[in-house]
Amino acid sequence: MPELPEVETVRLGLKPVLEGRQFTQVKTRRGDLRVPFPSGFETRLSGRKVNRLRRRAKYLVADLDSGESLVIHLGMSGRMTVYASGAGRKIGSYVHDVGEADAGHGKHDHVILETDAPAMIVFTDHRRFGLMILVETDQLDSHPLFKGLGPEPLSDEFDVTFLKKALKGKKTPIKSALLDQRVIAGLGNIYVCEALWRAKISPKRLAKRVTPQTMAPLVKAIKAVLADAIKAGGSSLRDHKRVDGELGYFQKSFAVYDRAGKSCSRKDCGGTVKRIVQAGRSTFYCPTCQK
DNA sequence: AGACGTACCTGACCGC
DNA sequence: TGCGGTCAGGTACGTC
Repeated sequence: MPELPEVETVRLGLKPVLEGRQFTQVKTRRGDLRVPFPSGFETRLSGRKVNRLRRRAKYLVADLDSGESLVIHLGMSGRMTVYASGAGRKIGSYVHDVGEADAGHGKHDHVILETDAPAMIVFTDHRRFGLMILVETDQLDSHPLFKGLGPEPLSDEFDVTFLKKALKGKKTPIKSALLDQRVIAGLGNIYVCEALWRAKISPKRLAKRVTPQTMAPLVKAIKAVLADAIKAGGSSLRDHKRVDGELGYFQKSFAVYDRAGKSCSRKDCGGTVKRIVQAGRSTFYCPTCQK
């Protein structure tokens, strides 16, 4: 599922039940995800208050009042669902496909986080490529997961000057370069394809051969596609849902992703979207207008 | 150093 | 109905 816009959608959904709230109970239902849970995971979280919930790249980071941060990655199939819980259990309407009594008991519900919002947050991840770890907050930047990350694409730091420098001399195709989290953090397969289409750049073009004239359109396209997708609540293909169970709808706005054989979305182009494989991953693009 | 293939895991879908 | 093959939004690691 989750690239930057999906993770940001989850962050915005979790914020009201996490920020300024306390974990009342934490339960893991297996010993590991992609990596083992840290020792004492449940007790180190229980009773702790969340000062802030932020996002870095595709990671959610909850800063705790203990000096540690809970770091969450959703992998390919991770999902967070918020259920009303606590006295009365009356909050709002349940839009989920599971009854209240069954919430958190699905085969792939791996972590249950209860807060005094009151709310129950269920982490579901059938492929288990996600992770949850605890890191000292003041050591986050030097942690191996974070150390090499490139800039946030929506920040001012990510601009034409930066991108020119980052792509200089790179012999890898621009598609692969933009997927590299060390170059720019948060893009994934969908939004790289969509941004390259918006900027009319072929995914096969070598990074160092992206022309100076197309740098500005590319930076603009990346920022715009991410902003548009966040506004739409992300893209729901298989696993991604908002924390209230509703679907994101940016997939309805895909210009090329998963559209092989269909006509190019660009007015007057007349081309046909093609699927190729690069570095083992599907790339969708229009050979007619992307050069 | 950097680029590539492969592994991790489960489920959905397609053709036979 | 079943079986094998392929594919999936990500990242880490070994190898050249």
